Amino acid sequence: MTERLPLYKSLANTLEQRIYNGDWPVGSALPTEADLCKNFQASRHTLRHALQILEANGLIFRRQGAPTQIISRKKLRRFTQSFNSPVDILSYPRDTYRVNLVEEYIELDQAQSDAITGPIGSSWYHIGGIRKRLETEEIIAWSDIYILPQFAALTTDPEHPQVMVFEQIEKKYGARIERAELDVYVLGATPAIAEHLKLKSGDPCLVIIRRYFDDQDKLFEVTMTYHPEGKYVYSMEFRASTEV
Amino acid sequence: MTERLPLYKSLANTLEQRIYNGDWPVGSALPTEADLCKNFQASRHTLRHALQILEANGLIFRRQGAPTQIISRKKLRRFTQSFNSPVDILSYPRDTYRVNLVEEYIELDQAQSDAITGPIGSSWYHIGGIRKRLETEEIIAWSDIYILPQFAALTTDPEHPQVMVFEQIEKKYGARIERAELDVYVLGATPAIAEHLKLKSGDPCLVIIRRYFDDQDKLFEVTMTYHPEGKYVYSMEFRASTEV
DNA sequence: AAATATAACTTGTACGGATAACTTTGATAG
DNA sequence: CTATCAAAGTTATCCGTACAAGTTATATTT
Repeated sequence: MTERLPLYKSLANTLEQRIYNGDWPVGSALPTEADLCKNFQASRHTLRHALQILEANGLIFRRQGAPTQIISRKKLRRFTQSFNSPVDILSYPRDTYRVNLVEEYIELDQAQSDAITGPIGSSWYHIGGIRKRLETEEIIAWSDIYILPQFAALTTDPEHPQVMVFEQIEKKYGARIERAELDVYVLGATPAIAEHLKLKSGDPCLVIIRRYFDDQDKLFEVTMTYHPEGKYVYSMEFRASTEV
Repeated sequence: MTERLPLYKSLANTLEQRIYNGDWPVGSALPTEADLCKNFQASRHTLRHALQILEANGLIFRRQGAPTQIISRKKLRRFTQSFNSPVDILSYPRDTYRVNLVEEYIELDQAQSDAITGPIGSSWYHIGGIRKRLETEEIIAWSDIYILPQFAALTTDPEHPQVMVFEQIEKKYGARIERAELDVYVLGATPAIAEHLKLKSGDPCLVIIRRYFDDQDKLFEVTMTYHPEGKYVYSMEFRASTEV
């Protein structure tokens, strides 16, 4: 019944416990690898395997040449969504498609600036349209897509309406999503949007704003979508990540 | 300019490229570690370090005793939310507190069963109440919390209203969240909820359902919250996870 | 006193070897 | 044919060593 743990795991548990107890307080340095090896009668290799686990759990910070620092007393819990592509997390079901109704260059006004979190007056390319379900042709959302003007050319791509815009940007321009923000709230439909969604002005919509940042932390795409009440459930699943 | 890569990283890149090219098709087995060592003139240790990276990227699956399997041609992108506690991801801002107005044992009816995804007639302990902002006393939500009956005793904890229920369960009963589901949609307020939130019946609310599962994948808590329009924005941030 | 060079120290990379644990295959017995 | 056992093959763990690369403290120079 008592599962025998490999030495490196047992070592990781011991060190984790010692850190939790405060034997080595947060902010201080862990003893050197050589010292730990001597104290725990383990090879440097095994010890480093254990340290690797502590690092993955966010307890320590390691840097070549410098002593290992204690950065947390408690193991962090990491909840992940893992997929082959960010599409599944950050966008729409695959069984939908987009019909573009507006394409234009704009400069942000006050309201757009607030939502996009870009400076007032900055230039963006705006694509507005509706999103339909493939089989039923049911209208499920109005989308406003804002991209940097230099990416505007991608709308000439024949596959454009079937593919997520950020996928096209990743493919054609090499920019990759490093970070994404997601805001969800309820808002009444504007008259223009209400008309496209066949609602009355002011009818409640589920609004989802997605902001995509590249590896320079530069905002390069923002999408706002308006879903009529009852047409859409935004679902996610989180999992506690497994140890290394 | 050309940064010199350590051998294990360079090896990982090479193997990744070979897999992407289809040299070893998905579903087939990678050559043995011994063969790869010979072919790439690397020590077994270095090779395993490279394989570890491929495994973390979701390209291969390794199992003691069995050959390494190719499971994907493309590196998976993993977006994570990392915090010290699941609170920050899965719950409310810290500057709010809960006022319990209803506490009762219930058996699920049809509607509750749909939302909770538990069988009709199963027993749960139900806590209903409102959530207020600390300084302003503003009512920001109505919450229904459903927990397994064996956890009902935790409501006698004096700190109960200030602490998230699943935190109490984790602390007192040792159950840990292994998985969580999140659904977000718009729904009109029921008469009862409308009264508590000082709304008219049918006024739109942002509804957030959270379902918490333990390591046995057993559902042990469900919360449903109703936020009046404009009172609440549900925000998240995702980050592409760093390589091992 | 400040800047620079040196040395000591610490972690990162890489090699080699040995044994254990697990899986798969093939031989054997029923 | 099926079940059991043995052997071969493969990955996992663990040890040891050496050097490289980065950081920090010390000594030296200006």
